[in-house]
Amino acid sequence: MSGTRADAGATSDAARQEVDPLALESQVCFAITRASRGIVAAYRPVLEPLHLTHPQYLVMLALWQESPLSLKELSSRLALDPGTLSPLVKRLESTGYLERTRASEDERSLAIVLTDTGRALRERAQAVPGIMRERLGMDEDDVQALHAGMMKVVELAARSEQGGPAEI
Amino acid sequence: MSGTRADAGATSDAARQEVDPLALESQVCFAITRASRGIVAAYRPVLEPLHLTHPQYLVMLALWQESPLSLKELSSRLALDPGTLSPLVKRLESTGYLERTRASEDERSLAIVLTDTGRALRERAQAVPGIMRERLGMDEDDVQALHAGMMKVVELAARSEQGGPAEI
DNA sequence: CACCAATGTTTGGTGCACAAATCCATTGTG
DNA sequence: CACAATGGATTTGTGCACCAAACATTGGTG
Repeated sequence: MSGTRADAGATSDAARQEVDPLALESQVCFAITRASRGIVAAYRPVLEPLHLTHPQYLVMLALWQESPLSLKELSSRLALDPGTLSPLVKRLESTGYLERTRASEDERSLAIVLTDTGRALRERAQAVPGIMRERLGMDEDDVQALHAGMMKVVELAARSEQGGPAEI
Repeated sequence: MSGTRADAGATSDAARQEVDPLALESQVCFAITRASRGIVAAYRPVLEPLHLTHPQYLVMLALWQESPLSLKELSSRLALDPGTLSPLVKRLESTGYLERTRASEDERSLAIVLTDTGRALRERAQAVPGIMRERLGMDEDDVQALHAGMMKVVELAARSEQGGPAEI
């Protein structure tokens, strides 16, 4: 790492004149989607013994923090479409980690609650973050820095939501 | 039981003792998938006038760099499964940006070539990187730094591919 | 009380993404 | 030449992910 931007001064004119702005390798969007797919792929063998996919793991994390959750609340915490979560939660129900009941005070909304099995799974899941840090070869500080950077990107992307269809 | 690994060395002891390692908000994997989805979402309104989805845009970038490409080559450059690309490329053919012919010297492999329309699209696409930088409010250095960080994550994730199913 | 708007969930449609199985042209090897 | 083995592409199956439309329950309001 260690920024080599020593002689950053004035864009080092000649240096970057040949760069194609449409070059695939230089696209941040490509790098970030690859990184995301790579991380999810790295989780796969670790989550597999728990019978969880990565998005399912995130749902379980949310439920371990607070258990009766509505679909809407879950959707907002995970920043995922309700239409995405609905079948996903059903799959988690069919593997036995949660139950989908209706909230007594408002029959419109779901009350998604952990089963005993789902609650018990948390013990085994405790090991996941450590295993992943080790597998990826990151220390606590790397994790912190990466997390901060990603949250900044999330922020930027969210802020840019306003812009309607661009005219090109 | 002995889990809590005490106040290990330089972990700023008291400061982070209450942190739940399974807290959703602290998961890097969550941050990175959110960031990725956010970025792709930010591209959507910009690519829509070009009738391209984000993965399709990446395919076009690859083809603008080198035009007759086989599916295998494309798959390796984009780090995407051939099974993912096959239908995607067909969709790009049906929108008229490319043609899928067979390589004359080896009838097994595809020769994916740009059509005139596909080649012409590059002109309009020139504007995309600038528009996106502006929409996201990033300057050239931000982009460089983010790109470098993501490539490092790609690297780490790729390196960790070895590890078989973890036993938890 | 009946109707209407708001809220939460579900459904349908399109498009990734990966893994495994299949198909087919090519390239050995006997 | 015949016949395996290989290698590239496609298909199939499962599971996200988003959008828009349909649906149902609530909660007003005339």
